[in-house]
Amino acid sequence: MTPKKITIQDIAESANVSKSTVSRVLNDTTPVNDQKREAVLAAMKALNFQPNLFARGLAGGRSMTIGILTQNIGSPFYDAVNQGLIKSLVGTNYSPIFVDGQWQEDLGESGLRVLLGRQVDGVIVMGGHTSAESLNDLQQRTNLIVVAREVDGLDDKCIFIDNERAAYDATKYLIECGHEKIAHITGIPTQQDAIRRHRGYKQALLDAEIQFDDELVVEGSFDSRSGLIGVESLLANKKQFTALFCASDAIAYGARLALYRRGIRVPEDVSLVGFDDQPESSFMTPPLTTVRQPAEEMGQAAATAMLKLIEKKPYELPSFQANLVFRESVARRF
Amino acid sequence: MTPKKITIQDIAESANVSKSTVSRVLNDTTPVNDQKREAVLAAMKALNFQPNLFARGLAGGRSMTIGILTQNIGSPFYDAVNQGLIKSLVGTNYSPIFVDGQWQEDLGESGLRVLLGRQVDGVIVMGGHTSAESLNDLQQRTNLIVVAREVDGLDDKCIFIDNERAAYDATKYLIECGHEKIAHITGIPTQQDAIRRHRGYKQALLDAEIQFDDELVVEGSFDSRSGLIGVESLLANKKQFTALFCASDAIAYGARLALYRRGIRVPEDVSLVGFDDQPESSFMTPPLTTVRQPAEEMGQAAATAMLKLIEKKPYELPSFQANLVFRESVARRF
DNA sequence: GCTGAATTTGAAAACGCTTTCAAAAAAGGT
DNA sequence: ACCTTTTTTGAAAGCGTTTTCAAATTCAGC
Repeated sequence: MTPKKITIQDIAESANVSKSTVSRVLNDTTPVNDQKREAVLAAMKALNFQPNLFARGLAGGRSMTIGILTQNIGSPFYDAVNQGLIKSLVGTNYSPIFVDGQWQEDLGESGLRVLLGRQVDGVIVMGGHTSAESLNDLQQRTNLIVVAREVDGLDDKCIFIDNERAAYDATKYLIECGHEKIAHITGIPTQQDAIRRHRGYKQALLDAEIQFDDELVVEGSFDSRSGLIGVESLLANKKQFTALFCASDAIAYGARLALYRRGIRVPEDVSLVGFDDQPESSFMTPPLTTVRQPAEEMGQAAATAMLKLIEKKPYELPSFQANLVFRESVARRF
Repeated sequence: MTPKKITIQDIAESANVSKSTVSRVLNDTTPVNDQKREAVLAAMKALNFQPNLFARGLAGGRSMTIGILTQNIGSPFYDAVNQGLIKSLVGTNYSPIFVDGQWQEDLGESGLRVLLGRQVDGVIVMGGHTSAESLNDLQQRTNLIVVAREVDGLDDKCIFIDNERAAYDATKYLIECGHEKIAHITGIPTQQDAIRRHRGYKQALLDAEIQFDDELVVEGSFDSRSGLIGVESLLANKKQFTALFCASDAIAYGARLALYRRGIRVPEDVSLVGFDDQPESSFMTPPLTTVRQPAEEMGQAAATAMLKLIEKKPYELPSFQANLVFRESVARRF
C-alpha cells in the first residue's frame, strides 16, 4: 500500500548518527551537535520523514491528542465553542478528537472511556450531564477543562458565563422598556443553564416588584418546536403578555412563527428576547434582540488553558460574561 | 498520575493464560477454548481493562481512527453530515478525528498530512477545494470516501447529490407557479456547487423558454449577508422580480430580511426558495420552501462505506437526491 | 598536557500490543 | 492404541519511538 515506511532508523543511517540522536533533534530534548542536527534535519526533509504517532504515543506516553466531549454537535452554541477550540488548536501539534454525548449521561460516560482509551493528553468537557463526581474523578486521571458548565469543586477548571445574571439582565431590560407581563419559555427543565436562566428571569421580576405569575412561564426544551408550542399554549390559556423571554434563540424562532401565524406583530404587540445569539438571529424578521454568549472565545480559552495545563505551565481562566445585543424585536411600551 | 496501568499482561496472569491468548480473545482472530475465553473476559471486566490504542496501532498497523476533513464546521449542511458520520461511528470501535479545512486549500492539505501522520485507517473528505489530483493521490495511500463533492476519477468514492438538477427542479417549480421574473443569488462563484446550482437555474429558464436575464442573478457567498446585499442591489437596480431562488437557506434569510425592511411581502409580492433546508428554515416567517439535501443520510452512508472499505468488504454507495420541501414562501401567480 | 567536570552520544531497554512460528493438545482414521 | 491431521496455545520477535545509563568526547583550569 504505502511505498515504504521511513523510520527514524532510516534517518539515523542516512545522517550517520544513532536513532537516539535523531529522536533528540526531533524532540529538542537534549542539545545536539549543530552539524549532526543539520544532517538529521536534512535527511528528514530528503526522505520526507513523518514520525509515527503511535510509536511516539506508546513510548512517550503522550498522544498529542485532546479529547473533546461535546453535547449535540450541530447545536449552534456548541458549534461555536468547537470552532473556537479548533481554531486554537490549529498550528499546535495537538489534534482534537470529538466524542458526542448527545446529552445522554451514559453516552457521555462511554465517550469518556473511549477518550481515555485513546490516551488523550487532556479532556475538554462541554456542558452535559456528566456527574460532578465522575468529572472530579476524571480530573484525577487526566488534564481537564470544562466549558459552558459550572461544576462544584472544579472552580479552576471551568469556563462559563453567569446564566442567571444574563437572564436577569435580559428581563430587566424588558422591564425597563415598560413591560410587565413578561412570559418565559424555558429550556430543558432539568438542565442547569435552563434553571439558572429561569431563576434570573424570576429574580428580575421580583426586584422590580412585579407580581410573578407562574402561568406565564412554560416549559420548553431549547428547540424551536418548543417555542412554537409554548406560545400556542400561552395563547390558548388566554394569558396576556406583552413580552416574551426565551431561554434560547431557537425557542424564539418558534415563538416568532407562532405569533406570526396568529397575526400578532413583533415587536409592536409582543416583544421578543432570545438567548445565544446564533447567526440566524440577526436575520430574523425582525432581527432578534438576544443575549450573546461569547461562545467562540470560550472555546479558544479552553483550548489555550488545556495547552498550558498539558505543559504544566500556570494558566489562568479568563472570565466571560454574556451581554445583551439590542436589535429590533423589543419595543418600548408606554 | 494514573493509579496503575493494566495491560494484557495483567489479564493474562489473572486468567492464567498467555498474552497471546488474551490478544486473541480481544481481537477474535483465532478460536480459543471457551473456558479460557470466559476467564479472560472475566478478568478484563474485573480489572476494568482498557486496551492501549497506541500499542495496538503500533503493532497492528491499524489505528481505529477515521480522519474527517471538513470544511467549515459550524455550517449547517456540514454539521448535518457530521452528525450522520458520528452517529454511524458510535458503537463501532472507530473514532472520528476531525480536521477543519475552512475552505482553504492549504489548510486542507496540511490537515490531510496531519491525518496521515496519525495513521488513520481512512479519510473522509467533505466538500472542499482540495485538488482532484491530490485526492487521487490520497486514494493510493489510504481508504478514501468523498462526501458532498464529485471528483473526476473517483466515481466509486463520492457521495453527492445532483446540484444542477436540484436547482433545476426548484426553478421549474417557481415557473410552474407562474413566475417568470425569477432572480437568483448565487453561492461563492468559484465553488462547484454554486456553479451547478446556477446552471440548473439557468437551464430551467431556458427549457421554459423564458428569457434569461443576466441582471437578475447576483453573486453571493452562501451566507446571509450576501442575501441581504443581493436583494438590495437587485432593488437598487430597479429590477422587477416576483420570485427569488437562493443558493442557500442562509442567503434566503438575508434576502427575506431585506425584503421585510422594504415592506415587500413574502410570498405575496415575491416568492422565495432556498437551498439546504437547515433547521431554522421551517421557522422562518413564513416557513421557507427549500431544497432539502439529505445531509445526515449522506454522512451515514459515508461512514458505512468507509467501514466496509476498511474491512475490505464490498460496498455500494447509495445514490442520493435532493428534494423540494414545500412550505409557505412561494405563492402562485396568475 | 593532565585531570576532573560537563557535555554529547550510542546501546539497549522499555512502551503494550499483534503475529509468526513451532510446540502441545485434541481429534480422526484405521 | 497408534499415527496423522487439525486445532489451540505459548514464546518470542517485532512495531517505531523515547529514555535511561553508561561510555565517549569535549572543555576548563591549572
